[in-house]
Amino acid sequence: MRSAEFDREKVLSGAINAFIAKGYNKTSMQDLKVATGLHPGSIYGAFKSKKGLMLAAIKQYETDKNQTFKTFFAGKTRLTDGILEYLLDTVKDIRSTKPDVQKACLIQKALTELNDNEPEIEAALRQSLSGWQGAFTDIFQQARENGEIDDARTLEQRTQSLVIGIFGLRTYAQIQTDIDVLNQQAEQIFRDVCA
Amino acid sequence: MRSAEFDREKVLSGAINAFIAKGYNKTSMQDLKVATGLHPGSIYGAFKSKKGLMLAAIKQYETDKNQTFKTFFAGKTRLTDGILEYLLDTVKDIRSTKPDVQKACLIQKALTELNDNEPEIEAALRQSLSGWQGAFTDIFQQARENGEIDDARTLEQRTQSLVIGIFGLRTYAQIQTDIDVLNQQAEQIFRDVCA
DNA sequence: CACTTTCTTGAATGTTTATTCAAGATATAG
DNA sequence: CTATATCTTGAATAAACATTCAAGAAAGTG
Repeated sequence: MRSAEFDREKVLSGAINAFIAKGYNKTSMQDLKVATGLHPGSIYGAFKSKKGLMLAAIKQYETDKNQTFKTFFAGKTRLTDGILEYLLDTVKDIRSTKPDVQKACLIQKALTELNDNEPEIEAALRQSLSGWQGAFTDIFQQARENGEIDDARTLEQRTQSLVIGIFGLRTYAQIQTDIDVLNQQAEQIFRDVCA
Repeated sequence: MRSAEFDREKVLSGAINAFIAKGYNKTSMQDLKVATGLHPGSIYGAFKSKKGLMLAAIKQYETDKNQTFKTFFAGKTRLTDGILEYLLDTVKDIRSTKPDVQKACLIQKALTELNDNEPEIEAALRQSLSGWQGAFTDIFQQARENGEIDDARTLEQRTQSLVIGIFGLRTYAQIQTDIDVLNQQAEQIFRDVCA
């Protein structure tokens, strides 16, 4: 018996970056070899296939994002402050330091790219997004209890509006290079969602 | 001398559908042969390359969309009514008759899919979106003159919010199958944009 | 120190890809 | 009707692709 040599987290982190940069279909095994440091045989041994690696990458991405999600709301008296921070951080994430290198969201990118015929990946994305939405709904629930928002719209409606806003913001960022505009629009989404 | 036999509009219409269904990268020449009815040689003769066909498809798509855009606002006394109609029609377009076949927007799909290294396509998408935004700004301008909206936000800000909303709505529709939810959110976007 | 099990390596495999091209077909011009 | 220019056809091509596999390496077990 022998255990794997590679660091699973680092491998998946590399795979995530590759899949985000080129998209699932355009990311070749050659790209993944470079991004993960693993030879084809090892990738197939550990993840079964390219699709298997993608599924593992999605799961890892979900775990990572859930982790950072908590930091935006931990110990906050006003939950809505966390939502604004979350939106502004999304903009910062999209346009991090380097102006030409823009980061996308693995889930959103895969969701837009995927046609049918990839039901397993679609299911993984669905589940990931479902968890994300549930987390937002919990936040809105607490905000409601705090009296930060009213009952004019349901918690689910607010969550949907927020998710739609974030999706739209990320897509819009692909053509809008002015970070001030993006921040302004992030704030507008915040106002609309929490009004 | 001899002129081309094929109907350019029909060929491009088929190409557009193929590119929307599978995305630019995943659409093979085989797919395009079926979708356009043209043999590889003819495609290369007429459009130079797969990329050339994509560029022609984008241009055609832009023209088509500009045409239908006008119909939403032609002869309207309240321009904002047209905006709501436009949003609701977007939802109808996404979830047309067949429940599993969902139509996306060629521009948005390509925009999300493309990495760098396709500057010509990116430029075409930019231009197309720029025209779309300009058209919306013109509508908001008229709506402002009609007193339908106030000066709390600039015309450009409202346009950006609307485009972000539509992008978000289309992305969200990939997981949200409930058309009532989508219509509800479309109306919410309308309220937020025109408030 | 073997023995066995599992991992790693990287070349081999067969498929699919975008693109080219030569041969045949057809429209227009003279 | 002839000539020619251009289009259509579909097989040929070379590159890229995901996947497999046999051989070598190394860890755990007794």
